[in-house]
Amino acid sequence: GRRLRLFHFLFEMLQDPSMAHCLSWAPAPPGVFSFSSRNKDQVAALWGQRKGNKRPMTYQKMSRALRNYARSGHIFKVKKKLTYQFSRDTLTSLQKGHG
DNA sequence: GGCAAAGGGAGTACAA
DNA sequence: ATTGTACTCCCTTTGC
Repeated sequence: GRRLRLFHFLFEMLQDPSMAHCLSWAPAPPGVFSFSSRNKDQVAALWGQRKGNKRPMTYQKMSRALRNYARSGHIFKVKKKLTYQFSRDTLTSLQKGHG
């Protein structure tokens, strides 16, 4: 069975226009996205629900996982507040997986 | 000084 | 049952 990964879930949310109040792509460069300061916990809560967690997920806990992605090379933090960037390879493979 | 955001060590859940 | 991965939890530090 294939397990859902956080970076995949975030990519899904970024493709959904109804989630734009929570997180959205930056105009440029490609792969850069940022969370809304007001609604960042909403996307985190959805992530926790999707995983079937018993306790609610928060942005604080979710962002720890995002920091781990710097080690694996999936996503990097950028200097801007609440802003991250998918690596080029990760972005490419995510775009393949979703038509 | 106070809050939101970022950083990181240690523990947990799950699948192989 | 063991083990490695991918988070999850909570405390500390930073920056505005």
